[in-house]
Amino acid sequence: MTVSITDVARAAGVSASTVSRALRGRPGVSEEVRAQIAAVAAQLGYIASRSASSLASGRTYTIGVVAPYIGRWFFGTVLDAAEQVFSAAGYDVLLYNLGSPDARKRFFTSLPVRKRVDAVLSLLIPDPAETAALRSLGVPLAGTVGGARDGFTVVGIDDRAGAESAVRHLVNLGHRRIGMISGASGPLQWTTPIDRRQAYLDVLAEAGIEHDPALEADGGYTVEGGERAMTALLATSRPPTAVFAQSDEMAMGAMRALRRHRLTVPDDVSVVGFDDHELAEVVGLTTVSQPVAGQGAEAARLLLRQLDEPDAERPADKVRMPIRLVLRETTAPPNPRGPQ
Amino acid sequence: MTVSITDVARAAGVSASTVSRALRGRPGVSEEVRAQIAAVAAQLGYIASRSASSLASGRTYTIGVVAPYIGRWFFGTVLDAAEQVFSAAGYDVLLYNLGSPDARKRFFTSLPVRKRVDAVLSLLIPDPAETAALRSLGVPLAGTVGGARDGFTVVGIDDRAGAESAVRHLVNLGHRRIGMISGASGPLQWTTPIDRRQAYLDVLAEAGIEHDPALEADGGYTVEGGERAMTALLATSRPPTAVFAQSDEMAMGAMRALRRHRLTVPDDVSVVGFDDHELAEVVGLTTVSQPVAGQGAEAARLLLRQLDEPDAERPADKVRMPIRLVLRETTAPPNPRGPQ
DNA sequence: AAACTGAACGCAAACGCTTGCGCAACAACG
DNA sequence: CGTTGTTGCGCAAGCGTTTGCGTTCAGTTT
Repeated sequence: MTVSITDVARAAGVSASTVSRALRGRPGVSEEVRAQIAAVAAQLGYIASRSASSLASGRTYTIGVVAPYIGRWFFGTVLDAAEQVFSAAGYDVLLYNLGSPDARKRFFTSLPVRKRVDAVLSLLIPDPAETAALRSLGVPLAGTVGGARDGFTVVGIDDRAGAESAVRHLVNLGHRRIGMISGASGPLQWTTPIDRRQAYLDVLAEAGIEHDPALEADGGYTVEGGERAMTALLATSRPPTAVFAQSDEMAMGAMRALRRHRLTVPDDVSVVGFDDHELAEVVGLTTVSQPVAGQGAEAARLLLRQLDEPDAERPADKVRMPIRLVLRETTAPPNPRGPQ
Repeated sequence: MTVSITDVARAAGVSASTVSRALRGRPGVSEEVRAQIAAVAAQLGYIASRSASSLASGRTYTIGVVAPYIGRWFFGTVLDAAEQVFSAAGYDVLLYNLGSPDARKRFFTSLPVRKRVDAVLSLLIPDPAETAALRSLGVPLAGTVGGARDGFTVVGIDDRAGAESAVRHLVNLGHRRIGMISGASGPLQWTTPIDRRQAYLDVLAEAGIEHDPALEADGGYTVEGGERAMTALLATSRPPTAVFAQSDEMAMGAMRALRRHRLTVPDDVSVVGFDDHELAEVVGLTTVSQPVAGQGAEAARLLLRQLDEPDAERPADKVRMPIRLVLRETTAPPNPRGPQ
């Protein structure tokens, strides 16, 4: 049916071993024979069977990527960038979309990547048991987003610094009542919400502003959650004049809530987000920009490097990408008349 | 190192063949032996090698998914849904992100999925040569989005009907100067822009409105393109009082352009989009909603069905998902004073 | 009681490649 | 002109499964 390596060997008048070596650029084949084999292979349309070659060699030329919600902008963008790097290097990517808890459980118990991948890139934070499962694969591991894990090369950003710049911006504009829309950390050691919150507290303290727990609300990192959180903040006795949302999605939800309350941004309330979502510019959202695609690409590159030089020293187990506060139209000095 | 099928066989006191049959639920194994083997396998942590089993059986239990920009909301969402269906059915997915032309060329020339997948789902429209390449794989094929292709099971929506409902809505509101922001079809037989445009023309004609070519602008299906297109429309001698954007991204770009021109939506200009992007609700965009995730899931299901019953008659080569006009806040009757 | 069933299981041959090793052939050396 | 290297290539043994076929054995049939 399909042409196999022995077909090529026969047609080229050599042995299968020579074809194998020739096509993969291994030494032990003269240049002329190599060229001849390449020509024959091309003419026959020969493509090596991956299963056979990985069975024989142990190498799969495949990377496993596990990610939570790939439909969401952040993860989709990271995945997109990582995939480009992998495929440019000749690797295929096996995608595991672990958004739902049972998909996640299914993955970690049956571990379908075993013996199928040369490395895995994780876009989610595995818990200790999951980490152990991944490590048991015996392949290089890398991840994006915060949360240091043993055996992982992780690339992320300085969440503290980013959040500090956002909150400090609000302080510098003269705001004193600054709310925060955060996301619970949940059961996992996903440190981002914690770090961003700490930065918020630090900046308030450094500005001599007393922290008011009533100004914090949980937005669960979704648009709807952000809307609910903002609504809750507006219902307090003294609503904030500015809010720092830990993600752009939540910021957009907050803006929606404000609009529903007939409040204008930034005249009544300033809003600053985090991420620099592709649509942040569209809605004029001031936010702290992080290189999302950049993180995916960088993590992918680091993984490939580990594959190329397995015993090379790993200089940085944790690389931090730059962040930058992007000023747009949703922040302004507090309105002297106060909200509404 | 890792435990193989012979290890399990030895531990269970049976042959490897029996282990293989037992674990895969094949007949020819008594229930007690099967249970015993299952227990031993679980206890040893045995997981069959995919490469070996697919080499031997020809089955890979893997689906290839080729998609253009997986970072974009639409494709990310489709992919997300499809992946869930596949993985729930025990299939892995090999992802090929073919956004850039050379990634695309690379894919279709080296065809890395050959002998690696049991089926392929295409989220892009392959040109004739690419279609031939895919067909040469000899596996079931399915695709989303319009464009009928031989050998493909395709699921999509009725673009004409959707666009008609959007434009008709504007007409019913009383608009007579209705612009359209479209996207060029490009070299591929991507019929969506064509269909949506035809619907626009049809509705205008049916309403007795003369078509003005100056009211059409190309937005390339991106936010920036939509902004440029709207800017161009506003620069004409008689700007439209309403615009139909062929995608929500372009609609958002248009809204941004309008805001920059200090025009308000919908008082000065009405805007209606297409897709029901996850953020359409956030910006209050009136749009025609299509089941994006639904299309991905449905295409995946149809593919699995073909895999299960290879020679079943395929009742519908082309399935159409329902659409629905969602009224929000960006459309209103024309302002009697006219724009600006 | 002989012959015939299935059912349950083992044997061994694929599947298509990779790779350590061996063996020519030939060049370069003392 | 023997020796020692190189270089280029073929042999054959895997890699871990699946599966067609053969064997055994308990349980029907005549």
